[in-house]
Amino acid sequence: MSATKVVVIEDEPDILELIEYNLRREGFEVATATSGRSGLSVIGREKPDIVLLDLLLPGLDGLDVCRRLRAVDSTRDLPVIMVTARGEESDVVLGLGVGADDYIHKPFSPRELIARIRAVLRRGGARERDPERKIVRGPLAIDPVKHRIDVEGRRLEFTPTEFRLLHFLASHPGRVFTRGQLVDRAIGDRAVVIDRNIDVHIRAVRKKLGSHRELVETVRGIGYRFHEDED
Amino acid sequence: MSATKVVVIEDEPDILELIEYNLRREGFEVATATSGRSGLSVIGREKPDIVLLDLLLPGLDGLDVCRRLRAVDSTRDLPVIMVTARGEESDVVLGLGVGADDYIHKPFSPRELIARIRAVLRRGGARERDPERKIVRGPLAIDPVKHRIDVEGRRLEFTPTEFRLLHFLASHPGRVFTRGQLVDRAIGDRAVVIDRNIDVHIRAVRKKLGSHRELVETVRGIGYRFHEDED
DNA sequence: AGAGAGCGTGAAGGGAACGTGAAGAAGGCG
DNA sequence: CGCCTTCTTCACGTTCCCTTCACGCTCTCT
Repeated sequence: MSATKVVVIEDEPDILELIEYNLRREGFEVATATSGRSGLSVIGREKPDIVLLDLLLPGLDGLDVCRRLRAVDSTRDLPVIMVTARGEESDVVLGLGVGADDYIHKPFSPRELIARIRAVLRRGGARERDPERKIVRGPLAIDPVKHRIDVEGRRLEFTPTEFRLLHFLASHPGRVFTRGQLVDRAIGDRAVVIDRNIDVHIRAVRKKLGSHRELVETVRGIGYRFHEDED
Repeated sequence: MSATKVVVIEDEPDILELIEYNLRREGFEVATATSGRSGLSVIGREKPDIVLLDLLLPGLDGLDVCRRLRAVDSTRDLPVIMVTARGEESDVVLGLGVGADDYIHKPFSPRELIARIRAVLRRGGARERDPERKIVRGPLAIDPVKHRIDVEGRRLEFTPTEFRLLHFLASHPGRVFTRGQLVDRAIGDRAVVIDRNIDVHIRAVRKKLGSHRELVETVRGIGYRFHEDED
């Protein structure tokens, strides 16, 4: 199997060089771009396994690039990690909203960056597309067909919304979702709903999970995430 | 043993040709249709082993076709793989589908498609149900041939619709079905029927089951389910 | 340390989903 | 044609769930 190929789109030369150096040292193939528009063409040419995308770019910014990637079949499932300046949490929310898979704040350590990349790639490989498939995560077993959730073999009762919420989160362990995304997935396109409504449902789910409530993690300022096993 | 026969219903000629080419290369026999209505007649004529069904079709869409297949004895157990565009995913998750055996999202790789087909056929072989076979679930004994249902050895009288409903539910213990699915399976594709009609039939069945009425469980927000023994 | 934002928690109102009774519609059979 | 069984629809009552809000705590930034 050939090396994993990464495209890095970043307009500050120093940071770009730093990232490139560290990725190569870890055995990744790297191609780079310094603007959104050139980034898209590099992606088209190189067909990378994953993209590192700075949010602040001249011309097309990171959000635009991400949107365009998601709009085209050939890059729809291409994993994207966006790089943001610290404190720009609202940007993170926007980025997740347009389909980014993960985010990392500047300044970051090379080790952290590598870990994120590997985590996202691992998830992507195990990406599950069959909505009727059973999901097993640690002590949790979800059977969508039977509409049943077991924790350590014991059956638990969930309301419809709680069920959809937990099922969706558990389908994408380690991935952060904003409240808005969770509303779309678990509640649907009904009347406009206050985002914080999700908090209440999360609470109900955690309560029923009892000692395993930590499976559902809070990401302060962003949203919620299902626990991902480290290995 | 002759080759496995696949009917592909897909309205985009390019995609249809792509699928057909790949299936033939893998040794499948292929018949095609480009609309829901013609698809049904092709299925009737070809008697395939499995159907690939696009969700978006002119006239009768994929859901309609699937419903009709499920409403007729001769195609009730015919495996169906639904092909959906991305973004329709949530519909599938929320709606539990209409009885498709698997889903595949566009764009998909030929290899993935072949794998899905083989997986469904393998499952289907193991899941094959003889519609004339007696079913015994706890105190309940159903004989489809004699059209008889006994509870604890005592014979009960059911109307035709009640019989089909209970027989179908008991054939898939633990599995949840929406009202729409139950209408398709127990009532057929007659005139459009209000979904909540099912509630009334469920009530009649429960009444006749007497103390065993709990065999038919309500899954709030979804539909109904036949009780499954814990293990 | 203080201020402000983000989140957890408890409780209450409104509303959706289901059960139930009954009556009209459809079809079969004499 | 008329009776009977069965299917379907509707209205109403009840239960449970969803949603909202207020308050207090925790965390973060200055």
